[in-house]
Amino acid sequence: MTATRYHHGNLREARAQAAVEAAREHGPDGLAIRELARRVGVSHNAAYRHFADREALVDVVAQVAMQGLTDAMARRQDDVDRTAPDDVPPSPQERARARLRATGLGYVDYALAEPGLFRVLFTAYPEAPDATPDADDPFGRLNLALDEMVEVGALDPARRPGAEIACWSAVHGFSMLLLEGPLRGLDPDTRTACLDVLLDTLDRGHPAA
Amino acid sequence: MTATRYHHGNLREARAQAAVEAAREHGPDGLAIRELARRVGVSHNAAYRHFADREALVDVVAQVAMQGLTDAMARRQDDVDRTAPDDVPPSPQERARARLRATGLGYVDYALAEPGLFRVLFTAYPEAPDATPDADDPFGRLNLALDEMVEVGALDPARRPGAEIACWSAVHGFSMLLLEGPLRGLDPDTRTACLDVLLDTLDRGHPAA
DNA sequence: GCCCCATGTGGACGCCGTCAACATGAAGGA
DNA sequence: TCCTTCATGTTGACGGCGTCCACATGGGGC
Repeated sequence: MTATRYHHGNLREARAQAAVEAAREHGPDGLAIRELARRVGVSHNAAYRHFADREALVDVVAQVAMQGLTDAMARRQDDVDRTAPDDVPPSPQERARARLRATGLGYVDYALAEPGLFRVLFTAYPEAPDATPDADDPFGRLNLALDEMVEVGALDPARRPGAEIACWSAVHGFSMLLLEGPLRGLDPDTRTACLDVLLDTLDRGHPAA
Repeated sequence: MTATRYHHGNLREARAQAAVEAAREHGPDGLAIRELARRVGVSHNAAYRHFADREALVDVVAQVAMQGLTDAMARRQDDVDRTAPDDVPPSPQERARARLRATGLGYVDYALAEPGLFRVLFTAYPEAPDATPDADDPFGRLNLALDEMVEVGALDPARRPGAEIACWSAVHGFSMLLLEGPLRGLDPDTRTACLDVLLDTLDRGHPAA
């Protein structure tokens, strides 16, 4: 896999990289085969040696985005333990709640930091989220966080099924409304305030007066 | 505004109707100016007498979808009072909670019943949801429902700000994950079960064991 | 040193949105 | 009644897109 092999260098790599860059800038619309060919300095159609069709190209970018999303969530989750004071360790329940909240924060973090990649991801998200929680998958991380909630007694096991979809829906909806929905243009301060309310609501529901 | 006036009948109307039909079947991708021209039996470019560009056409369909969404929410809300037993009227708190839940149910109802129109709506949703709650607007109906929650003491007024965005995010995210996200293919039973969990979570939060 | 086949090229087709120039005919005033 | 005007519809063109095809090229294995 040395560089500049073949006729034109290892094009697949260059092409994928250019695709990620374009998607980062212009979202799904930036993923045009011909435009990318131009950007890499190769003729259109060359892409078809490496990608079956446009969809395959999108899938490659989506995989990158998926990893980025996972990382963003992991970063926030790790923050929970890192920023906890050593002398007064939080209770397991507090920690579990904090980690669940961090999961959501990381999700929205990524959506806002990489709107283009985030939007590409959700035009090509693989259908069946694997049932086995996997820390290297956004949905898996969420499931692990919820399992922890149950383990430490912060969540009634009877209400565990479906909780992952509820949480995912909430942060995903918030992200979509912000990115390409009616909440675009919401200023950053209001944004974080609303996210706080959202995560609180998931945690405590609508508290009566 | 008689029918078949002008050269070709009142084309604007026919065109808009065809657009709605196409969007209903194929979502935003169905809204192609040329394709619609063919469908109406008129030459391409005729559209430009009535719509500035493709975006204007999308806006027309989005308005129809907006009305449909409002109606779906209203229907579910009206069901609350209609199905309540006359002899044992629910408490005001119960009624408010039920109406808020109905608001969410109606939202998802419409997303599932008219996926094409729903998706078009959210490629052209007007930016600033008006601050004044209006019963003829989806966001307004949600706000009214939440205001009722506060009035009857079912929601702490201090937690009212942002609640509308939390609720909207949740049902919107759920709809998007179902329509074009990783939850497409979820069978109807699991679907309604998950929606129940989602709405319960908004109401009561994550209850401890 | 030669041949094969992976890789890249150029052209074509049918879509799309959009602009400009032209055609048509209904409406309304002379 | 006729003639003009202007809204409405048509034809053609341009550039961009994804995709299929036939063809060119040259590096690596024999």
